[in-house]
Amino acid sequence: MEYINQIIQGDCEEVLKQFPDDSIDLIFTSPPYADQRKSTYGGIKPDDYVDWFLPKAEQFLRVLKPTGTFILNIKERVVNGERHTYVIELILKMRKQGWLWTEEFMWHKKNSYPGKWPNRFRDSWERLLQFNKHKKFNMYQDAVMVPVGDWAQDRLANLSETDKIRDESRVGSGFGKNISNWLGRDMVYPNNVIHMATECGNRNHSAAFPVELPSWFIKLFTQRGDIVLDPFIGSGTTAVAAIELGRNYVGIDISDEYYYLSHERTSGIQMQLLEIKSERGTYNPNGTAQSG
Amino acid sequence: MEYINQIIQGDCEEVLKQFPDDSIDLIFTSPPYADQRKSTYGGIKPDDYVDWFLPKAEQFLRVLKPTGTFILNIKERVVNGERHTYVIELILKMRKQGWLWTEEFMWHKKNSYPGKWPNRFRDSWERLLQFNKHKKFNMYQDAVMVPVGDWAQDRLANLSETDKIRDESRVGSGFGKNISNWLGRDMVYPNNVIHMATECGNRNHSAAFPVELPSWFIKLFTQRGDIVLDPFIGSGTTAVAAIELGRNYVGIDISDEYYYLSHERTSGIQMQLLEIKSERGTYNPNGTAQSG
DNA sequence: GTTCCGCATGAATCGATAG
DNA sequence: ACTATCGATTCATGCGGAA
Repeated sequence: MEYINQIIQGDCEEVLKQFPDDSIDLIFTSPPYADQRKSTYGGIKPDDYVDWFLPKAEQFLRVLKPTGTFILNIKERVVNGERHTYVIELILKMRKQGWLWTEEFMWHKKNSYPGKWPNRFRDSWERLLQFNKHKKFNMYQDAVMVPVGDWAQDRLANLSETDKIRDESRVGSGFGKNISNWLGRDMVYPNNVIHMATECGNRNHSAAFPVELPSWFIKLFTQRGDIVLDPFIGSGTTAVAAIELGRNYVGIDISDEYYYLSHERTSGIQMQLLEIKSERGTYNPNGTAQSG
Repeated sequence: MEYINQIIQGDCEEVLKQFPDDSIDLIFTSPPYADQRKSTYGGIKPDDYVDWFLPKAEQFLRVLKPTGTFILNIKERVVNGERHTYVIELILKMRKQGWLWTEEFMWHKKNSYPGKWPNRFRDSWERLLQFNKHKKFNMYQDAVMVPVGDWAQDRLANLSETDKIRDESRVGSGFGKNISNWLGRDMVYPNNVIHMATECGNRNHSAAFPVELPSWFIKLFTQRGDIVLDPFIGSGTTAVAAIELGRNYVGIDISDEYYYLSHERTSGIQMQLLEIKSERGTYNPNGTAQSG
């Protein structure tokens, strides 16, 4: 399994054909959205989107473990004043491929793109479609419990990237800084609505989604040592989340620009973790209640 | 037009056949959800749901004005561990009927029904599908503006406790009380995510939506004097919202129990408004910037 | 060392203009 | 007529510099 913890450059459909069946625990990805403009990266026309995606989904289905989960972050574009139907058509076609459409999580993007139009408001949510191979799949609900009330989510949002990594390694709860504040509070299970802001301030890399988004699903659907695949890795955010949580990752991207960027980011993160390790003796990133 | 401001008992498909073309400004409804158990009110089996709904949708399309809007509150059930596909199939079929699928709003239900399952979290959101007859339709965006985020939050922090309690709509949708009276300026347009709690305290009827939900769409898509139709009026919430905002309503329900309940509610509301009118001289329920 | 304010920056969409 | 490009519109966020 020499592809483990690598960023691979290429078309995920072709690259994955080299992978064995039933070998991935979680696929988390945010493929390029349909776009009218041909020239841009990933510019697939809305009408062609389903046919473009389906053969890739077939490979995802093959390499996923029977207990694994596929989370697809996607949103339909407006075409001629209407929401295009490629996403819901994709759901129907993927079910015919053999996927189970288990759930649809909602990502509420508080800082959505601004703008004003005579006939619509700003689009502030995206779909996180959950697909599975079988009705029984691995789910570690305790790993994503939250305190009663939502005061803590605001806290977390204000931390820097390095702070989060350090504290992740220190307390091993997956919740980040100031874990003492969380102790003694009543914890409850979350629901299927996820509130997170998009990442907009980062100079070096512009990620479409915040690292907390893959983190949440990685904690929910995998344990330490499991393998997380992102076939459209982009700037590497999914891999960063996996590394921080002590999971193995596989990232694929067709763009060499994104390949180098994600490669650089994952290397950087791994360096930071090594430094923490040498500082503190043992490094024990965790995210679940299980002991490694 | 003797059906104006009436609750009508009957199957909306049949009742609406008596209505003229192009006569309704807004259709807002939350039809009975698909249900496995036939015995319950509105228990349509998920597999039969699309065929059950489509002929009704055809009547909706006929009676709606060309500038009008149809808002459909719906959510798919879980069947055999999967989200059923009747909602997305309905969207595709309604487009073939001639509807435009303009937008999908998200209703985030803050206090969703409690419960715990091994393979899913609580369902805390519902779809509000917007359909139109034409690309150009009436939309009064100014009627639903909300206080700007940072500005309002800083001010809110300095308010007294009682003032804070009065503010029900801080999170972003502008539903609660007269926020505009004391925040005044710095209003922004909302987005397509609606935060609202479900109605919990109602004893007579089952889990319904809060009156703020139809209110928001009535303000957004109609002016005073326009006609709002709810073909599955249930306990009458849509009619109550229309009356409060000075719009005309038409309510239809097949259940005589709901017929009497909604009839009673609308009569009560109208009595209250008459009393207010006589007390204050003129009654001017607001919601839009337009003068009636 | 905090807090505060200013500023650039987005998974966007519409309508007009140009080929 | 049909498609490609461009400007205008708009607001939550996180960063950096200043008080």
